[in-house]
Amino acid sequence: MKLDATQLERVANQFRAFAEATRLAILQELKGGELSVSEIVDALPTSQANVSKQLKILHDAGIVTRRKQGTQVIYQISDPMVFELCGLVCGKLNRDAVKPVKIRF
Amino acid sequence: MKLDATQLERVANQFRAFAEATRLAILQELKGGELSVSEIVDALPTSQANVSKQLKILHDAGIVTRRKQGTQVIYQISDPMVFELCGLVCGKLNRDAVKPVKIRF
DNA sequence: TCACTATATAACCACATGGTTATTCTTGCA
DNA sequence: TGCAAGAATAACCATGTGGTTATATAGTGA
Repeated sequence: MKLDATQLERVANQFRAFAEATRLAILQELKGGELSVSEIVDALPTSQANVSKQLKILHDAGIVTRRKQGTQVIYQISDPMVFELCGLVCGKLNRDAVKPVKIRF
Repeated sequence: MKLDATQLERVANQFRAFAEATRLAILQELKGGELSVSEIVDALPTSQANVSKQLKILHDAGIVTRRKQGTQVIYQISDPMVFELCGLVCGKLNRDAVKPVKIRF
C-alpha cells in the first residue's frame, strides 16, 4: 500500500517539524512537562521571537498544544509519539556511532 | 538527560533526511527490497539526476546502503528503524485526521 | 578503440526557512 | 485610563535546498 504524493507530503511535513535543533530543544524542555513561553525562552539561547516562531511551527504540525493562563501561554507536548520518534533516532545514532556515546532524548 | 547543541543537531539531521516527499517516495519504493537507481527513476516522476541527488542525501545520513553491480548501483534500506519511524508518523496522522483515512507507509 | 548504458556531479535558479530587530496585540493591574 | 509584561507578528536578510539541464565518470560489449 503506497502513499500518494499528497500523503507523502503530509508525512514529510511532520518530519520537517522535527528537523531543526531549536525545535528539538524546545521539545526537550517540554519533556519535563508544560511550560510557558517565557520559561522556554529562559531555558534556551535564543530570542523570544524565535521561540514563538518555532512554537507556532510545532503547533501547526499538531505536535504541541497551547493553553492561555492570564497573560501567559502554556505549551505542552500533545502526543507521546514524540518521545518514541526521538528515541528511535537516538537509538540509530547510538548504533551507528563508532565510539559508544549514549544519546537519549 | 538533555542533549547538547551538537547532539540535537545530529538528531535534526536525521529527521531532515526524512523531511522531503521525494526521499520518502524513494524509501517507499525500497521498502519492497533493494533497487537499482534506474529502477527507482522508472518508479518515480522525477529525473535521474534528482534521484541520485536525493539518494546521496539518504546515503550520507546512513539511511540507505549502496552496492555496485556492474554498471548499476543498487540501494537498500540500511535500518528497519525507517519503517518504525514512518509507522509512528502515519499513526499520528491517522489519529489526528477527522475523517478516518488510513495511511500506512 | 568506440559506442552505449548507468550513475554521479556541477552549475544554476527559484523558493523556503531560521534568526534577528522592531512592532503590535493582549492581558492584568494600579 | 495608563502602563507594564507576555506573546505573537511583520519585515528583512543570509543561507540552505529541491529540481532542472548539462556534463562528467565508469563499466560493458563489439
